[in-house]
Amino acid sequence: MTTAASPAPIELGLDIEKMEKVAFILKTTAHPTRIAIVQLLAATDSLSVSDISEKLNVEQSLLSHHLTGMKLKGILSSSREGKNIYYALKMREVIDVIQCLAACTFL
Amino acid sequence: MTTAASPAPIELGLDIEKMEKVAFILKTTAHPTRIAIVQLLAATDSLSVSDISEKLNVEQSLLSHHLTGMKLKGILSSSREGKNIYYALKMREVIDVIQCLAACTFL
DNA sequence: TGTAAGCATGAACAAATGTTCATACATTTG
DNA sequence: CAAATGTATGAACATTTGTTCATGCTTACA
Repeated sequence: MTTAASPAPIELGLDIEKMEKVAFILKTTAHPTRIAIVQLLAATDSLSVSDISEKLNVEQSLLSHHLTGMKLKGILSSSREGKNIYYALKMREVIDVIQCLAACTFL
Repeated sequence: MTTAASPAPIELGLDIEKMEKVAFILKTTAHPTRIAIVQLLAATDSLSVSDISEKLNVEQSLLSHHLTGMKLKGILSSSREGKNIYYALKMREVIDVIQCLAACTFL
């Protein structure tokens, strides 16, 4: 069973470096609040911090930490507009990832 | 912009509970070694701990911790066969999730 | 210019994760 | 049954995340 002694190099879809990057993205997204943020921005295009704070019922400072983190990691983008700062989903691929799992029957 | 005062409840694809479950799966997968494990088992169907240990070059104990954790969380399954214990990918959806991100151009 | 609204930031702490090491358990074989 | 192989487990520790709180920065507006 399991082809005893395979001499050929293992055939993986991803090399080490890519795995680390994928892990990085997954980690950055793996949190209920952050998933909610992605979902929200996937549907709304762009929202201010206070918008998100209200809709998600998350305190300003904590939310800000999440948002700046996600921005730093390339998942979100932001732009100021008067007093407000609007966040948008930059890495839209994460939507698919979430949808992917959301479609699972066992959830 | 951003539809000032929407009175209707926010339309999200996932409810709180599902988000937590998705986050749970993502978290469980978000680690280079574990992603490698998934990739490996996605291609090979079933491997013993020592097989995986060699192929991934991860020390036995550490690998075991990862494996039992992933099993506990429903991602892998295992079955003994003599001295060996073979692990297999149970929640195959995670493959799609990883492929999904792996396809990203920016990785 | 001063005051308020909207966000960011940094320190401090709590909790979850990752890792190592030693050791225990199960199975096979002599 | 004793020894060897393959794997699990638990304690201890290091590191990373998550959270809170106080405070600072920026823009608008009186």
